[in-house]
Amino acid sequence: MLNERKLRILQAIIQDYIETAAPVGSRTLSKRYNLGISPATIRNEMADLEDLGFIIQPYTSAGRVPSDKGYRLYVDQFISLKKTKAIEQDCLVLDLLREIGEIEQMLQYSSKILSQLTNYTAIALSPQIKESRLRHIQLILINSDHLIVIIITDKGIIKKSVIRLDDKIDRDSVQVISNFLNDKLHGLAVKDITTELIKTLSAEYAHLGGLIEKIISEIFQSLDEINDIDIFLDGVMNIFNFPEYNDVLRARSFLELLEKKELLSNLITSFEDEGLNVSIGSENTYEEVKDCSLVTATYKMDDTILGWLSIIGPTRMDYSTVVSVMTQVSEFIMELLNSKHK
Amino acid sequence: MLNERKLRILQAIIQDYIETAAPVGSRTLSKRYNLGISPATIRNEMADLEDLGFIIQPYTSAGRVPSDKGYRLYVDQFISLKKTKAIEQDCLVLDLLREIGEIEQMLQYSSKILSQLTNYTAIALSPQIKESRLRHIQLILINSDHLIVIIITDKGIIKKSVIRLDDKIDRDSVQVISNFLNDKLHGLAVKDITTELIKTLSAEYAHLGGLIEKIISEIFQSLDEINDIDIFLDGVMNIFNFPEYNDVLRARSFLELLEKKELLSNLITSFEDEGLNVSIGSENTYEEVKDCSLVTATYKMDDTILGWLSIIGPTRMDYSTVVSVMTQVSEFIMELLNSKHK
DNA sequence: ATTAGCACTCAATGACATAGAGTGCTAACA
DNA sequence: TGTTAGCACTCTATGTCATTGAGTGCTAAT
Repeated sequence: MLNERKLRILQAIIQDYIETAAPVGSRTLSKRYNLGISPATIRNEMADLEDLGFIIQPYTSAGRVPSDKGYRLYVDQFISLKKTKAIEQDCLVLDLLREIGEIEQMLQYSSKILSQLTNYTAIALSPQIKESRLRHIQLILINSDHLIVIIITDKGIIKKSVIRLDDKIDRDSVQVISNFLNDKLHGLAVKDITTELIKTLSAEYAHLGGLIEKIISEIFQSLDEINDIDIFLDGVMNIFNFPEYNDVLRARSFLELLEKKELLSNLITSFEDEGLNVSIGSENTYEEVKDCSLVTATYKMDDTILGWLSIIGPTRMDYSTVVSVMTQVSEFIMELLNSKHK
Repeated sequence: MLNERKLRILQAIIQDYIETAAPVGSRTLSKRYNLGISPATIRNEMADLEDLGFIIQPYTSAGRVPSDKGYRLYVDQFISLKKTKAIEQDCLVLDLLREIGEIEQMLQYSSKILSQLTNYTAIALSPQIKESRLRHIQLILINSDHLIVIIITDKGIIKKSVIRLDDKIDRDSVQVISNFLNDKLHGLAVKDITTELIKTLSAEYAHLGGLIEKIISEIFQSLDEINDIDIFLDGVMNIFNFPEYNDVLRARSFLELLEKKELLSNLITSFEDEGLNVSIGSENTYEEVKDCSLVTATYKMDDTILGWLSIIGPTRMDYSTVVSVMTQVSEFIMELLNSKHK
């Protein structure tokens, strides 16, 4: 497709542009990288690279800037899976993760690590609670008409919610309901706990009386209201370090994007590949992210995807570092998760 | 201090500036507000107002801009406690609050309402957990070496945390510990549950064996690690609607301020006044907020302050609306809190 | 005490020239 | 035939300068 030399030049352009954020000219290129050819020759090759769509000239007589297609080639050719630059001293940082019991905290901390190591914005998605199976449901009576419901799933997610009851209830009834629910719902996927199920069940527990039936229905309702996926962000303000976001409008739209939890979650969960996924600018489906790149990894347990880790930043991203950091962090997380639950 | 006319002019300047964000000139003033005097007279008065430090001329031959001192006078003179502009149709919005059981959700939703009604950024601080008293502590065994600890305080705060145990434990021991803890700690302020207390207690429960002692110590430790105050933000990106934040640097430093949870919490908890507090620009102690204003209200139960609600924005803030909305929302919240816990 | 009139100030705006980085093309060269 | 030096050309960025206009302060008249 491209001869060795063109590839080398493209690589140099991209590396330089990633570093400097300024259009790269032929003279700069020949001075900084010993390509062994003159600026004039480089110019000819650059003209070809532009024809092929790998680089773009912002205006006549300016240097060249990589296109999304260019980045794509660069990532495919030069990044691959070679784990360069192991994060050594930072393993100390990772070790702190070991101490964390809750998966939510772990994800929050992971995204902190990711953003600190890469200087971009990190996103972590929790496992989908509705896809997980109920391991335990606990009811705690706070006072005669308030109940805390705690749900623990097989994937280690813990959710609590408070229910205000229309009717008073005593401790014994709570115990009855608690036993009943654990008995009937244990092992069920949360998404399968529907109003239809309630009806089926209600036949069986009719003997427990109408009050209890009512309370169970309230519990179901609160189940339905919890977030399916929690999103953890860190390093949001990192974008201000990049000149592409010196424009208030761009900064604003980036930051507003990060507030659209649903969009983010749809975007990121669409990367279901094995291992790592790099998605560059216009390759993204959503308009809001067409000038951003994402490097996304899944974390799994027993070969099923639990959740996602992602780095988002400008298309002028240091893909090499990000891919390397992401690979290592996500592998570490997975190791941790799987060792915990054995 | 100031004659009626000067006051009236100052008011007009501030109102105009709040609306337009542009320095206000004498001609504009005489045209837009029927002050009954000519621009020349206004100019003389404005010169006086400037000498007194209530308004500032950004440069010779520009219009006038209110100073922090000017805003202060304006707020003291014209805002007071007259509840203008009741949020009527929005009471529907408030009604949604009634449905929320958990205080955390309630605060999150309150800050959403506040930011939507005012178009500024809203902050809500949860009650300080360490100042509250333990009402109930619940232990849930997930598996043989993971324990969930749930704490419920008298102020309705619920916190959970997961503890990984170094040693295995069975259900019966958990029950023993649970009973023991509830027995000994019920009614104690969380801040008083210290390592010293552990030692005192350990003498009493020595008969329960070393394992249990160890576990209790782990529980204490996890108590110590929870956040004392949770901070809920909403409407963060609202600042982009104000021309003062069209400058990337200012926008950045504002947004970064909002990430400094500790600073925010110290700043806001310092307003312990009865009712509402308006803090304007340079009146704030922290450097980071010297070009912002805050309108802060406390919410209480039985005459003790539980937490805070606050609106933060540029000193050119629509104090009138903000104070009005804040008064109403905070009163609503308090009503709600106190009715729930009766 | 108020106001009309006027000279003055200064930011904002736009027109214009200049500098400089970089290109594409041509012709010479190995 | 591929490579390169040389050169004219392009276009942004930067700086200068004049113009405009909103607004002021001062003075003198009312």
